[in-house]
Amino acid sequence: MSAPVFSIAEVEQETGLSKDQLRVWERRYGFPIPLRSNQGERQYSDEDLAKLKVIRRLLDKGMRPGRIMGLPISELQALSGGGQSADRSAPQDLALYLLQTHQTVELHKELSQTLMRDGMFRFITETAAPLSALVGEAWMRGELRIFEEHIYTEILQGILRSAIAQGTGLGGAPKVLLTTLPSEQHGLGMLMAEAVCMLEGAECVRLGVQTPIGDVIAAAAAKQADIVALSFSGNFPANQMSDSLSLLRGNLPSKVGLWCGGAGAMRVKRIPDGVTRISGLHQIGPAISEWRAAAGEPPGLHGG
Amino acid sequence: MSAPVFSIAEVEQETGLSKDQLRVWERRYGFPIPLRSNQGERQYSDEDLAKLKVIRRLLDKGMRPGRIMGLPISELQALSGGGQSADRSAPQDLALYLLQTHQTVELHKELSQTLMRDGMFRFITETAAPLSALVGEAWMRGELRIFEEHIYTEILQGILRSAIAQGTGLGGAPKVLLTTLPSEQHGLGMLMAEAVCMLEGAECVRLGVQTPIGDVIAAAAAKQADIVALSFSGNFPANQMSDSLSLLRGNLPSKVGLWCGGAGAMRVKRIPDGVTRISGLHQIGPAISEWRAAAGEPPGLHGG
DNA sequence: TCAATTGTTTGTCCTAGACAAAATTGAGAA
DNA sequence: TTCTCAATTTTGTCTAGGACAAACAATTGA
Repeated sequence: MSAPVFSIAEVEQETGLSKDQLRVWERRYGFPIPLRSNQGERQYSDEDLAKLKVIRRLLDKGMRPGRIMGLPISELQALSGGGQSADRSAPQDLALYLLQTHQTVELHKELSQTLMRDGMFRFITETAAPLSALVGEAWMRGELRIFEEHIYTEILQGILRSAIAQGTGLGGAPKVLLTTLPSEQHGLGMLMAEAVCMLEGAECVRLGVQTPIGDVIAAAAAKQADIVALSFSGNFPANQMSDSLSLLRGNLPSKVGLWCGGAGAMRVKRIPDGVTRISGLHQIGPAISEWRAAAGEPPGLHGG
Repeated sequence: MSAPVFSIAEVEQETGLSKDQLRVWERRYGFPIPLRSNQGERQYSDEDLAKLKVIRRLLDKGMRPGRIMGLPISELQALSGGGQSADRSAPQDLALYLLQTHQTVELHKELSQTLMRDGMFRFITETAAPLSALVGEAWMRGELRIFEEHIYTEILQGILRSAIAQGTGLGGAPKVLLTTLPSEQHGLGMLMAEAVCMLEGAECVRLGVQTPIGDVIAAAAAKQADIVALSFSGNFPANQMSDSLSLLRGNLPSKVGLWCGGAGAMRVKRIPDGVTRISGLHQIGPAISEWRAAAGEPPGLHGG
């Protein structure tokens, strides 16, 4: 019975850390120092892999390699679980509990019923959005595995999509084009934004996730969009954001609005001129009303 | 006005060829030899990228680098386009036309009506799957922009998901867990497979795309899955596939089946022992029947 | 004709150095 | 004190060849 070993390629795959990163960490920080095969190839252990996964989480949270690399795994885990947020309400706790105990059918039912009871807008702002944040935090703390987050995403996506599908084709001006940029693969925020836009009577075109900037521009022209709306999750690289937004703003016709929202959009200090920052789902309605006023459109029936 | 240049990381991302591969090709075959930046970094041109994409396709078809690397792009394209598939039927041409002219509402209507008329199984095997292949090819040939492919994906995804949602919770054995591995972000194949599994009376758990191998294993245990089914699209790195499947097979209980399907799964010559290759959507039904026979389960009502 | 052996091709790993972008620190001004 | 700007450190990704094993092609022998 031999302990399992992992090649550098496997570790890259499992942790998302690049081979270069793993090699240079070994040189600089003295961790991880794997055994070597007869051919001199690195053989990482189970423990290496476990520790690297925690480290990866901490890096995503903003810690820096040099600070945490020397700590024992117990301390890393303590750091990882440190910042418990205390403002959790009961229904969200129930949802998280259902997810953790893999009662997915019940979770689906629970969420669907909440949608029925509260209506779409309340469901999204009071249940879906906070719960998604909670799920993200729980994953960060290591209380939730990635596959559990995936299951959650699938369930909520299903509910949102079928709700959205019922209202498709009914909207009028403005025409909003929704997508995320290439390094952003989380589409839940975009779906929630679309649902809210739809409720406000706007027409939506969803491009899916990870659309290259050139294609966003082309799509805006082809679809004659009035507004391009981008969704940024919390771990979108902050520096890339300003650059991408500037580039996009420079290449879009000036009469086309450019909106950005999501946790990632809130983190950066300043956003480029000509870009509107939507600081939350509640901001979407006013922003659309404002656009309509500026465009001389009559306010939608939903406007307040 | 300067011509666009691509870094080695961008070329890796765009073509799926590894950085090592690009560097060693330059050394061995003298192509591609990109310009260098002031810091000596490789700057690939538009033409390099285009040629590399064709080469990538030819490699996938079984050609070897040494043979084709020296040829001019015109000849490469001749080699590549030689086997133009001619079995396009009128409705698929119509769908592609609607997509290219951005008549998305009409496309949605057309697809929905086809689903109604033909039923789910025929819709998937005769419309959705061939059309998706067609869209992929058209994108490869540059006839379709990425955002148009994204729109297509969103529309079909919406139709499939709402169809699937109606049958959720009705299935029995076997329990099938569907997902894709981290370098695979195309989820349409997985959705089509899920729909067919559902029609066969199986219970499905969808994990979404890009699940790390460790999490696939954990999910299979947590969900007590009978079968883990992975979907691989045409541009999944071929070498990575065997490794990943072996790793997965080694860490899953032997009583849990491991299936793989999709264009990517057909490309590799040999798949590891203990892994079942599903050579098409039509194979799913027989495979499930076979599983039921082996497990001593009664055949489903749909079986036959 | 088929199986076994030999040679060639090809992808990935290795080391170790360099550099720029990002994050941090420190100094000086409002 | 708080803010801004410059200097410094940290960190990721690039570079160059060399090495080797697995996959493939060609050759030999039965």
